[in-house]
Amino acid sequence: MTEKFDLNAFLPFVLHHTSEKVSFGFRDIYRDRYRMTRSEWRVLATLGQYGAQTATDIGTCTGLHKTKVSRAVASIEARRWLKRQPDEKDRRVALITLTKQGESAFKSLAEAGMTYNQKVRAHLGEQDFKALMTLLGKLENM
Amino acid sequence: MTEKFDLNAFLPFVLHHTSEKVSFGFRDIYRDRYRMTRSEWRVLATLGQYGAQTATDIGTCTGLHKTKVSRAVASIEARRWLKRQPDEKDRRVALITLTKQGESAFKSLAEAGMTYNQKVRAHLGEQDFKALMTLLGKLENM
DNA sequence: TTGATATAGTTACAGGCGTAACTATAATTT
DNA sequence: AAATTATAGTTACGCCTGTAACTATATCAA
Repeated sequence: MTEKFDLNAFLPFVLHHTSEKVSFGFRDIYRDRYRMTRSEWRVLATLGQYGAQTATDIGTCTGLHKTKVSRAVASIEARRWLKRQPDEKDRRVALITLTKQGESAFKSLAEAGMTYNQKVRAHLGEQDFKALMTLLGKLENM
Repeated sequence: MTEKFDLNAFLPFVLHHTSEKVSFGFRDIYRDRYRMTRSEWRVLATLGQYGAQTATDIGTCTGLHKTKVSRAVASIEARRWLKRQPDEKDRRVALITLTKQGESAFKSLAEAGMTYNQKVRAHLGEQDFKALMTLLGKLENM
């Protein structure tokens, strides 16, 4: 028997669709508030959350390709939200740290992010939210 | 009490991350096989699934912005996978139909798509797959 | 030690994308 | 009927992105 193809039962489509919808709700915030791109927001977020990191570390935490990280870091550096400390031992590497301004932007967006996340959480209900996270995790290590 | 921001509990991030992973698994197929973009694949898919449609209809089914639809349609037309029949009644509109070649490409990709979807489904298990679809649906109408 | 290989990060180029402006046609209002 | 407004679809422009090539430094092997 040959099943018929159905876009609305096709996970890559449905998942991407929902993901965009959820992402855009928050993107509006960091875009309107600071004119940031998604990569920039992610870099800011990891630096804020984990503290000083190398570019490679940031890539690992965010899942961003190193060119995206490179450009995002350069762009955030241009607003003076971060500084690079060259590593004495390995001069290919630099440790990246948020400045006061960077910290403050992070705090502002992290606050908004938690509020947004909470909104979604409330919409789904605690149980379903947890279930969703678990299912996504299961997909992650496929 | 002030909760700390955690990227890995932040749904927009997690969802997008998983979505990319799942999408890319299939993208490799239509990209390597036909050098298609995601928009093009979506347009092909709706045309294959629903038959003749206007550009606006395609946008509705796929969630693609009209400029994306326009460009994707033009690009697919260039490979002679679709034809446009101008509407006699309303000359702003054209009905878009797949050619034989378009149909055959659709069949090939739909086949691969169903196989891929099945693989994901098997990984999650039938129950979890259904649960995930339901949860995504719930997010959709937020 | 020197030559080969690996790694950190940047840059160049081409292509896709979003926004807004545009063309053409249709529908509505006056 | 003429003027206004709405709709279908395309195009222009600048920005973001992916790929690959590149620079600089470090590591490994002979």
